[in-house]
Amino acid sequence: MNKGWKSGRVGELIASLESGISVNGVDGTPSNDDYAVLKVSAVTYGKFNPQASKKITGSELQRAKCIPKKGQIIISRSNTPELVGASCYISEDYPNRFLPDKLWQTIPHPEKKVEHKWLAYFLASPWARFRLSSLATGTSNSMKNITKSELLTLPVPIPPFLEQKRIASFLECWDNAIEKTEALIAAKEKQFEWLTSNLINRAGHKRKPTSSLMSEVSKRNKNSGIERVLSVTNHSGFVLPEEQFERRVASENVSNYKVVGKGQYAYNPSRINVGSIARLDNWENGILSPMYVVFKLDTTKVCSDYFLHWLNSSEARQRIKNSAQGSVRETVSFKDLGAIDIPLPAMEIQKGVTYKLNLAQREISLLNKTLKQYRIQKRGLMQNLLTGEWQVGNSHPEAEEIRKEGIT
DNA sequence: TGCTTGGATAGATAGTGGTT
DNA sequence: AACCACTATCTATCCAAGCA
Repeated sequence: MNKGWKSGRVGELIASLESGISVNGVDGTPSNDDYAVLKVSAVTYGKFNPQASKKITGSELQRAKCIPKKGQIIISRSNTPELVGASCYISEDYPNRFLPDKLWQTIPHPEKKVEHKWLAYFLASPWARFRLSSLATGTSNSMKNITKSELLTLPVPIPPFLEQKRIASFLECWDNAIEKTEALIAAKEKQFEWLTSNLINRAGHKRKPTSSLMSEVSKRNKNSGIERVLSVTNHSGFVLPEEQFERRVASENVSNYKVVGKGQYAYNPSRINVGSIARLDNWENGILSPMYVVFKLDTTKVCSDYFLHWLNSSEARQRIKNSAQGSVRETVSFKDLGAIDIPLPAMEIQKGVTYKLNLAQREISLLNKTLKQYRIQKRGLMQNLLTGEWQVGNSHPEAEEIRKEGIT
């Protein structure tokens, strides 16, 4: 262990750990001025959301204690397996919020100097998270609990106060980089929507019903030659059901299933209103439940990528949704879909639009990759810094270099 | 004895899909 | 159109042990 570091327990670093009251609360989102008790969901790793709370009244308000205050850490003692032990640093006072009995707050020690930001990072570190989640009891797979004594006796390598501050500010830099990247991605996504809208939907192109571009493909899996059963989900398009579910959910006999080939589109008529429609890109072929509609495009009239961009635009999604609402079961038949019209300029223009949109999309996916890298690197950094394997300081060129990368 | 605390569990709600 | 299967999330609520 590094010079000046001591091994200790979480309990030594704080005066006490207190939990709030057991209440029922009132449904409905409280305003910032209402007295309210936090929901357990207000705390996730590193993030505090005071909006996640319920209004309280009368007798409950009188019993209420434990107000989140600046400099404290709030910890989840009873939660789902993923979130049990989750904690966050409180950076301002919340005078009209109270803790429920399922959350703890740390009361800082009056004499000992401890940087609570550092402690919060420690509690959120991969190591501490792992320890806490393995200490959690509870046989049900939906709710786990941590006891007070287990948290208080959790071992922690304690650096000197100054080092605590350095570690905290270093990791804060990293968090900033992550936040900035997230914000940038959000902005780029907004821009992408705007671009789609302006290049396709509001560009004044002549519109044509999509039925003039699409033709249904109803090839059946006659001799059961294809075994790859696929589903179309609203968030990831084509997926293998076994990745989504434990078991394969298809029927025994798949000879009546519909065959879909690469580049073709498919949707489930009763799920399309929530966005379950996609183009098959990742596999050569696959089979789908007979209820699906499979279609292909006439690529002499429309560029497939252009069509896909249009299909993913908020305007097209809305129109599909509207067309579903007319029917009793909220389904969209192939005929219904064909009745929607698409702005369709000449092929050259379609290609130009597609080029621009693909470029913008690639930029977003690159930023997402970067973000993912940042998160992985932050995990590693936490591990190394909080255990004292690396020291933060001017003396450490490697750490300094990484810090610079994190900022830019 | 009555209140607090830790822990287990049921159930509401929402969502993903499917078959017949 | 009716119905089924399964997962995930969240939290109300109950119960027993601990404590003053």
